[in-house]
Amino acid sequence: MAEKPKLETVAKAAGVSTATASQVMRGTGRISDKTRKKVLEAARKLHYLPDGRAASMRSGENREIGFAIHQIANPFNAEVISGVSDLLESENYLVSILDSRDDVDRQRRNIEAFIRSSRGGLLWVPAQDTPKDTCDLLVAHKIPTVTFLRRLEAASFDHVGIQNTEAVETATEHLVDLGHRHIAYIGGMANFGVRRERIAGYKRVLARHNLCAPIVWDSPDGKVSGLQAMTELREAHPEVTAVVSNGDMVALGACLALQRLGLQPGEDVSVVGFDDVQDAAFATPPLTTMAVSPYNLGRKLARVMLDRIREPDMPVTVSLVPAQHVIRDTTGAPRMSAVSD
Amino acid sequence: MAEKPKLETVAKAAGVSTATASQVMRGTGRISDKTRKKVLEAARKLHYLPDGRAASMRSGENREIGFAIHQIANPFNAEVISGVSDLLESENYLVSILDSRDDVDRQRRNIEAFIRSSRGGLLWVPAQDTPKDTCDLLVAHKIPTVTFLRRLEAASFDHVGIQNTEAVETATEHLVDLGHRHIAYIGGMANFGVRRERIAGYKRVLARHNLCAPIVWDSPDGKVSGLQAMTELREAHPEVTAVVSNGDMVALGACLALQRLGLQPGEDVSVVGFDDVQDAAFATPPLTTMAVSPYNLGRKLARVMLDRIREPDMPVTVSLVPAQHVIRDTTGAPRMSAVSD
DNA sequence: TCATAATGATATAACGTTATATCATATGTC
DNA sequence: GACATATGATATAACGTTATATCATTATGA
Repeated sequence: MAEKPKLETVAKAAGVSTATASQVMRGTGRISDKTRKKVLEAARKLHYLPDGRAASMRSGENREIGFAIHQIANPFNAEVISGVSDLLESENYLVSILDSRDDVDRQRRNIEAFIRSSRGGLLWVPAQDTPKDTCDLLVAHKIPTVTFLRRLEAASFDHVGIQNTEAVETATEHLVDLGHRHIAYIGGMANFGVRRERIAGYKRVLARHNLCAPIVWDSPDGKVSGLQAMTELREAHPEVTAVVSNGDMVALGACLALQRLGLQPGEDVSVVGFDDVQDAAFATPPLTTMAVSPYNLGRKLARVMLDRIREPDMPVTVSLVPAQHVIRDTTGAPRMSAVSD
Repeated sequence: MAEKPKLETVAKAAGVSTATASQVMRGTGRISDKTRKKVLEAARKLHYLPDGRAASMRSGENREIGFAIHQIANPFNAEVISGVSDLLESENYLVSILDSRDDVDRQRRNIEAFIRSSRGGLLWVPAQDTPKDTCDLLVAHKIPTVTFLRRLEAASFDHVGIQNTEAVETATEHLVDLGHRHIAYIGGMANFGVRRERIAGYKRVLARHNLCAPIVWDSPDGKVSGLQAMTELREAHPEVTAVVSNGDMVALGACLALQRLGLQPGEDVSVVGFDDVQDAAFATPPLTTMAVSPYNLGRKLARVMLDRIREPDMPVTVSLVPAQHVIRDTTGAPRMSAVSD
């Protein structure tokens, strides 16, 4: 087995200088067809691939983008990643994913290692309670950074997100239109970013219609947590006839809980989700939800990163895309007995 | 905003040479406490992080591991990634994930870019129909490589996988014990690797008991596909009373299909899955399945990589871990009317 | 024909680290 | 006090590329 080939190996095999070989590999400079062929042939034979570390160090370019995310086992995020990769790969970037699992220490380690490796840019869903010094690190090292979904106040990075407040307003308003008067909000933990925005939309509608005091029920993400949360909520607030959920998985869990209690989602209690994950349409009954296209969101995110790389001094941009109301079977008018307030 | 700090910047600020600064940063050599403190203080103030490209190029070390995987939006794989990361991070490695989406071209691009960036090693679930030259590339560049789940015949890499044949034998044998005589296999596409091994186990049991000819029903992964596959299978082979599934998601979809047809999983038709994803235990009815602990599998995988890095000339290892039979409610004795063959 | 320009190839110096060898100075021994 | 040894710091040459400047040729124009 031969030694790992370097440019010099290729150059020698082709009988040219490394400078020439380099130019051929990158398609720059003035090179005759004859030598070009010789070099390419030698490179092919030797399985030569340039060493990105050396190239990047010398040229100052780096076509690798990192995507630091809080959760990868999540169909929504996976679709986002597909959108990001498709666009960036078409521009010859490599996307690699860093999984922080919403842990600020792991995130810190990941980001430090990321900076050390001097990649081209960072797409970032910040972990909950991300401290300011993690941001400072990125700023100090001038890493092109675009935050996604969760906006940070500590630093001014480009941002791509969802119109959360408006979306939940739409969802809640729809429940009010159907005649619901006791509407609760379930799912999510703590008053962090995305959830705060969504709850703001929920509260705004309640206030606008002079409805009951807001009922907000915490719960981690996931179907099982949703099941538990709904069961508890039902116990504590039997008067509630409609539930706005922080995410589809929790909403699906909530539907499951209702069914176990002998209630029919969409008839006895209405449930509306957020995201429109694949399961939402295939659940029984199919889930009403606020849909955003994660794939397109991913492409948008990638586009912003490319713009930032091309124009480092461009003013910071914030793009918030709207969600669409998808009405399926888990929302309906409340039963008569419950309408009276 | 200061320029991006390099070792020289730190050294100057601390009033020492770059050689000294370098030694302090890495904790090597003989350095007095006084200068050590000076240097560390300067580094802290400047937000200094060493440039991994330069360090790695000079030292020949690289503490970044890539994990090229075919599917990230998959709770099983996500758990594997957690196991891998936890172990490798405890040894100061950074894990980054490359998503091939089971596309050999994307995989090829990813791996080429990976090699160019000269990272430390590659954990790899090869895409279906991975061509030999992709393997050759890794071999030619001497990248420490460990394949996972899907074993390649084209090259001899270290491998960590599951005892697929044995596991499906156990599952099928259990159905036979319950009295089933017409057992089908559903899920998975094409006769590739993992699935071939599993089907081998299924067929072996049928042959051992002189049962009906094997019925193998293709279907992509996912709940929706499973629903469709089961519906079709039921149409084509109404005599089937038990189904061995290539994965839990397909199995869950199959249960859904049965329920839509007015049949009770575990009573009218038995279903057994594979993986034991989180949903399996919480489905109605809870799914019988073959469980492997993805987290531990991930740790095992990481362990093999560390061994390979430490001992590059170690003979190739293949580790196959057993799956555990988790009997829940989707398997049971067939109804009397169906027992007669 | 001579000057000028275009063409094709190359020598060389960076990029930011780390490994090695080297060099002062301080400490210890007899 | 002379010599050996330990301690602390440094100069320097790599690592594998690419950007820049340079240098022969060959082609072009008047």
